[in-house]
Amino acid sequence: MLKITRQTDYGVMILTRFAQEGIGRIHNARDLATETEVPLPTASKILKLLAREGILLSQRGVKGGYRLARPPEEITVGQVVTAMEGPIAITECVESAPGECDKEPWCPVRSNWQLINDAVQGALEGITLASMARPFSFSTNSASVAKEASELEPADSSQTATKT
Amino acid sequence: MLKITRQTDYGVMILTRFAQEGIGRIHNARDLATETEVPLPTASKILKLLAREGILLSQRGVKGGYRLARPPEEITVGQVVTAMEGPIAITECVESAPGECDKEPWCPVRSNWQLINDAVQGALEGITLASMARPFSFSTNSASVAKEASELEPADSSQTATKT
DNA sequence: CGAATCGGGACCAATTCGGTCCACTTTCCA
DNA sequence: TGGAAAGTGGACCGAATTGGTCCCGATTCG
Repeated sequence: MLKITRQTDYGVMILTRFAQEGIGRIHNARDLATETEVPLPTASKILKLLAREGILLSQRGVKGGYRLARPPEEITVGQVVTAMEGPIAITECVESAPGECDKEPWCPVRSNWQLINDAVQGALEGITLASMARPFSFSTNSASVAKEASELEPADSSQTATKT
Repeated sequence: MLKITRQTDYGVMILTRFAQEGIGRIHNARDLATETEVPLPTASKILKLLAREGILLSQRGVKGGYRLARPPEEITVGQVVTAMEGPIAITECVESAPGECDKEPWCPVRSNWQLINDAVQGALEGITLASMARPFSFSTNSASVAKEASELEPADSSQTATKT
C-alpha cells in the first residue's frame, strides 16, 4: 500500500505537539500520550524510536522526558518517515542495489521508478514540522507542486501529451 | 510502508509491455508472463484486475487476450496504482470522511496530510505509460518537481526557512 | 466438439503491523 | 540514601495484509 504506517502517522502528530510548544520544552511520554490520545505504551515505543534516530533528545530520571533535537523548521516530514520506516523506497527494485534485479538490463521501468521515488521523497522533504503545526500552512506551494507534477510529460516530440 | 505492492509493480511492468508494442496489439496472459518473468497465475490475476478496472480490454476464446483500453499516453501510473490498490491515501485520516476522526477539531496535521497526499498523487498522475516505456524519459521534469518540493516552505514570515 | 483463453473466487503460507508488557537503568529529591 | 518517576531495550502475540496458487465455469475459435 502506498501509505505510511499508523505509527509513523502518530509520530508526526506527536512531533507536531513539540513544534507547537517550541524547542527546548520537555514533554514526557505520559503527557504526550494523553494530549494526542495515543495509548501510552505505543506512544512510548514511538518516542524511543525517534530518540534513537536522533530526531528527539531524551533525558532520563524523575524530571526527564523528550525534546526536539533541532528547531522544528529543520525537521522535515521526510526525515520522520525515514526515521520510522527506513529509507523511502516506493518499489522493491528502487531499494535494491543496482544489478540485483535480473530484469534490469531490459526493464525500462526501474530507472523511471527511481525518478518517481525522488519526486515523492522531495515532496516529503519539503515540508517541515513547523509547517505541520498549523493547518494549510503550505497550501499554495503544495498546489504548485501538484500542478508541476501533473505537467510532467516527455520532453521530446515523439508523443504529444494529450491528457484529459 | 510508503511502498506500492509488488503486484502493482508487476502491473506497471506488464502494462509497459503493452505501451511498447502500441495500442491495438493483443497479448495473452501466457506470453506476458513469460516476457516479464512474472509467474503465470500471478500475471493472470493482475490482468483480470486491470481489465475489471477498465485499463485493459479483454477478449475471451482461443484467440483472446488483452489490449489497452486507451492509448498509453492517456494512462498514468497514478491510474494504475489506484486501479490496483484503491484510492491513494497516504494516511488513514486522509481516506476517512471529514469529521470521522475525533482528533480532527484540534489536530492541524490532517489538513496538511491531505495536501501532501495531493502532491504525491499529482506526481503519479503526471507520468504516463508511454513515458514509462522508455528509460529516463521524463528525467528533467521529474527533477524539477523534486526541486520545487524541496523549496516548499511556510509562506509567512514568522519563521525563516533555514535548511541545510 | 474440443482446445485455448479469460473470469471469479477460494484458499493458504509468510510477512508485517499494531499494540502490550516486563525487567532494567538513570535521575531526582525528600 | 532509598524510593518514585521516567526512559531503554526487547520479547511477545493477535490481526491484518500480501504474495501466490489452484480450481472450475464461461467464451470463443476452428
